[in-house]
Amino acid sequence: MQKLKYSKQRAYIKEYLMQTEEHPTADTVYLHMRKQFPNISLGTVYRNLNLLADMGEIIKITTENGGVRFDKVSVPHYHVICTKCGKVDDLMLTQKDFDELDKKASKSYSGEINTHAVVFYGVCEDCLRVDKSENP
Amino acid sequence: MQKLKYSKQRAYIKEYLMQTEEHPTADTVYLHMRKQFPNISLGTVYRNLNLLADMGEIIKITTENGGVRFDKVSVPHYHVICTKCGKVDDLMLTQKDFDELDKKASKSYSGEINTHAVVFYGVCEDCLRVDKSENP
DNA sequence: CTGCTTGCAAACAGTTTGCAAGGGG
DNA sequence: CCCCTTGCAAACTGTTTGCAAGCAG
Repeated sequence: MQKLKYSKQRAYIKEYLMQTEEHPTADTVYLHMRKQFPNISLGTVYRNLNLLADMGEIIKITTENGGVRFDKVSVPHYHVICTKCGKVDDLMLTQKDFDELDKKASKSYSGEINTHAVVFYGVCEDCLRVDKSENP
Repeated sequence: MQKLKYSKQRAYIKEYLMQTEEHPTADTVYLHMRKQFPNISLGTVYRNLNLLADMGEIIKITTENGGVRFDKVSVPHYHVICTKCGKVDDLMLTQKDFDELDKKASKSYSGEINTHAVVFYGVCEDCLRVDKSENP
């Protein structure tokens, strides 16, 4: 592992991710960065997002429809992807539920289970509301 | 929804997926198809995999490292991705475990939960064996 | 100074799409 | 016959990479 040198860009990317409640795509991060660093390049954004993810300082979320999204590290939690609008919401379950799933899985698997990711699919509150007003 | 016309290619793609225990990528399917249809094009493979997935006759699995893989439809089950070799294994849990997770999630989410996908990360039996022989 | 980091542009991988020719209903 | 499906190649999207210049240590 190489040692990392400080960079304004990387610091700001991390700061943005830590502070936002969204789960932005690389492109969203890029757009946001340009407000502060008008000349920043997409390549730099990708490089830093990957560096931060490798260091475990942020999380990569791979969604079904292809896109990758990024999230701050925090309490273990799951994600709900809205099948209407694609938004990613957080969903908290207890640590117990979390561990239990790995334990159950280990019992029926011949290899070793280290962790897991759960993605729920559903319809977010906002889209539910729209649905209702369109088909009353 | 348009009506589908029979095609040898699509039938064979489905047959292959139904019968294999692997979770092939689009490219793997393509390579396999060429044995039977030497002139088949990648485009056709993609078109048919997507058609089959849209009709719900096969399943798309999105893995972390970017690739999409395909699986036959069968009893609800989960997947284990080996972090060493990238292989995707099946993992059976009970229907009860399956439903329970959605129910738990619904309780702490404001929208609607329809289904979920769980991906476990671990090390498959084969890689465990290699690990052991390299670091005894 | 040294070499990690940047902006830029070109390269890439995986997937989709427009088109004319082919074939099922 | 009609129009869905195919093979082919080009287009696209999201991501990575090579390079020379810039800047932190």
